[in-house]
Amino acid sequence: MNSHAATDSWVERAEATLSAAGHKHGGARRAVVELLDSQQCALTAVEIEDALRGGGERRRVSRASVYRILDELERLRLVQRVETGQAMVRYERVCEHEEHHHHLVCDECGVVMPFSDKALESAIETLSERVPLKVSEHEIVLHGSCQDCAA
Amino acid sequence: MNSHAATDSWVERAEATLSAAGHKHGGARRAVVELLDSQQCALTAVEIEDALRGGGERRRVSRASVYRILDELERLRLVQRVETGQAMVRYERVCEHEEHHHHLVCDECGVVMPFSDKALESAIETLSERVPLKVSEHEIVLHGSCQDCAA
DNA sequence: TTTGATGCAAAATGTTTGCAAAGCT
DNA sequence: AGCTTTGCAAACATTTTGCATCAAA
Repeated sequence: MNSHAATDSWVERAEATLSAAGHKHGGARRAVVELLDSQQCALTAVEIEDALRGGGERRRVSRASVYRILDELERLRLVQRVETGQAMVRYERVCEHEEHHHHLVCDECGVVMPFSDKALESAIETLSERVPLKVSEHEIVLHGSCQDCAA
Repeated sequence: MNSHAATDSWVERAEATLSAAGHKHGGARRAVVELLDSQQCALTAVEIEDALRGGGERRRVSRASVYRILDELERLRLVQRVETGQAMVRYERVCEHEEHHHHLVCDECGVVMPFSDKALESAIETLSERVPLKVSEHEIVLHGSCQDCAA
């Protein structure tokens, strides 16, 4: 159901990290974690709520809980915020073994796509050292028109 | 009062662009434009409102007008939004002749600083061509701790 | 049984809009 | 005069919080 090897899946790391932080294993949080793990890119709180209401093996989770859970996951660095310049903040899982990626946003239809680029990452690494900030994270968003909208 | 030569100041370009777009020269908009021109980095709507309320040769501008003015300036590409991951969106003037810059955000005290980097810009230019988006803008934000907070 | 997790409703926050009065040209 | 601009207050949308209940350990 997801593309990760069982031995280092993000879900497992998330559950372990949550336990270590003194959390119980609640159903709502498990549902959110599993949903995030199945996604290729960032979701908003409302998208998460809607996806979970959808049914299947998923359970409904209240909006407030979605926000609380995302907040805690972010504090534990299991998810990261993605600011796309749209109304709502997006969240996606942080995978240690995967290639770090950034986002393309179509300002016309709102679609968000991931991309990654080695040269960009090294430029960031290099400049991070000469800047008056102890850099812990970086976020890059390219805006424009997607192929459908530009056509 | 600002660092630009009179002949190509951002204020003048802004006024001209606004006129060309069929706008009258209202006092509130002029005050916002002049304030933005005097800034080195991005401000929030509330910061703009507060700065203008401050007094001096400045006039008070209502919050709604600040948002409306910023919205129009953004549409005309005279200002750009800066998403810092803080609660409020920030806005700053777009200068054609100045070096394009990006932002450093201290997640502890919230201070926002500009930086620029040639290697980074060329990496962005290069990758913009191989990505499934007709890229019109890009935004880069580095998060971390500023020198005061890290100390 | 004790403590954290959750849902609901209300509140807080940032932004937008409707409308009437005022300002440009 | 005829249009845009502005301020005010109300509406809106997203996110957060208070509190009672429920569930995990």
